[in-house]
Amino acid sequence: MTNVLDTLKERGLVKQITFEEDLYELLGKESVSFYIGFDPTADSLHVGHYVAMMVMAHMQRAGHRPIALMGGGTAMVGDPSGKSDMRKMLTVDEIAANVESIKKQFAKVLDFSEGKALMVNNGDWLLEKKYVEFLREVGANFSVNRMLTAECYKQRLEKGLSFLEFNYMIMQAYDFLHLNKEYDCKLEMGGDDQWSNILAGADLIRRKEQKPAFACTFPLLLTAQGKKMGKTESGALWLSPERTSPYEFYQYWRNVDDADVENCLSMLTFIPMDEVKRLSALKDAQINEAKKVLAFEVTKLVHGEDEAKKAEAATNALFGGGGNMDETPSTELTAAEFNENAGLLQLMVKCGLTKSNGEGRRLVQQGGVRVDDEKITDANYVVPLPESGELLIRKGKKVFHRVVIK
RNA sequence: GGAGGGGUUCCCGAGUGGCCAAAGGGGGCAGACUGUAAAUCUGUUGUCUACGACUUCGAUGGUUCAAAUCCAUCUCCCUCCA
Repeated sequence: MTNVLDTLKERGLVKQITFEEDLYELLGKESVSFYIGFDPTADSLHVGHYVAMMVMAHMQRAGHRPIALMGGGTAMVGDPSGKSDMRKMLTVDEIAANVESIKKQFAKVLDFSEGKALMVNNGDWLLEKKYVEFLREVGANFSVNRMLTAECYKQRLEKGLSFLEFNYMIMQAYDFLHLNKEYDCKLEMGGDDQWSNILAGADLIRRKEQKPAFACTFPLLLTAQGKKMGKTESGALWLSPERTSPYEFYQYWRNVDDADVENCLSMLTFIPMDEVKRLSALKDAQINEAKKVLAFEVTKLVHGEDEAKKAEAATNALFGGGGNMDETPSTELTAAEFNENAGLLQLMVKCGLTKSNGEGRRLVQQGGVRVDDEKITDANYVVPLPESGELLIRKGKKVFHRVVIK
């Protein structure tokens, strides 16, 4: 049986490791409990977290036990890593609600049956902790001098770092220690931006418990341009269908840069590596085949096979011509509602295609709008009530929207 | 606590009495070219019942024919000193 570390490395899911040889050996001989922390700062996870979920899934398939840690306690503080500004503080209620909705998303990728994976919330042990007790127990083991040299604080030292945030690292380190005692958790994984926080925890265990503890990070999902992946005009690319529809999600991956195809296939899907290599080696227009596979596979993992098929069908109908349009994003209007908003500009706003009439006006004047495949250039165009009961508005080349009369 | 500097449109950043809906860049959107890619070029980027009108420059009041620009108070941020 292959060592999971080899699998992860092969797929580009390893960035830095401590005591690599020891860890390799450990993972090869026993089932290891490991954890990854997620801060519940929103009610849904996004693509950044998805990489972490894939890592956990690979580990679980190899027989190890993932612990998904919800940062109900640490979210109260806010991680300064990679942020140039201080985060907004969330209320206790907001955090609790976020934890609830995120839990469901994990179940899609991980198997929680029979204790094969655990989910814990660090609020359970951090929030009731006494300050002085904590300082004596944990704080004594940290050197401020060393903490300040950590990469994650460096840029913040120039812009300002509050004492609140400075404590984040210590709290996260304590989490690892706690899980080590409670669940024999020996490894903490995370995005590479978490490296210093993770090290702090592993060091703490080694120092206080005299036991081995490991850290392993995976690279952040970046585009070939070095930008964070998963940004859309409306913000992040979310995993919940309420925030990002499966169709939109599918389209995102269908449209990635050629240069990013290989990375995405290996990091975000379970497709065997030789197939990944074959697909990403395709040239010119052919690489679109690889993008179709990528989009389908990722959508399937996140939203399920049915939704992936629907998204694919909608795409074929729109871009391939003909076919079933049922899955195209749409808005239902009564005939009365339609007549009230029959002006093309109003109709587009009603469908969420544009934010204002002004935006729509520009779009129309620049030739970016088609109604039922007919280019409209008159901003005052009034759309006639369609006899067929529906019509298709197209904004630019890629955005399609159906209007259905109830 | 003391001294100084600052909050401008999605972001960065010009503007210090009328010519300012506000330079420039980034980002976004659209057009051309393409492969639903990238790069490039062009246009556009406050709102509206749109050749005109209305609302914006941290907040509230004031001076003025006229304020993003001047004054007062408040508020938030940054730097230096303690």
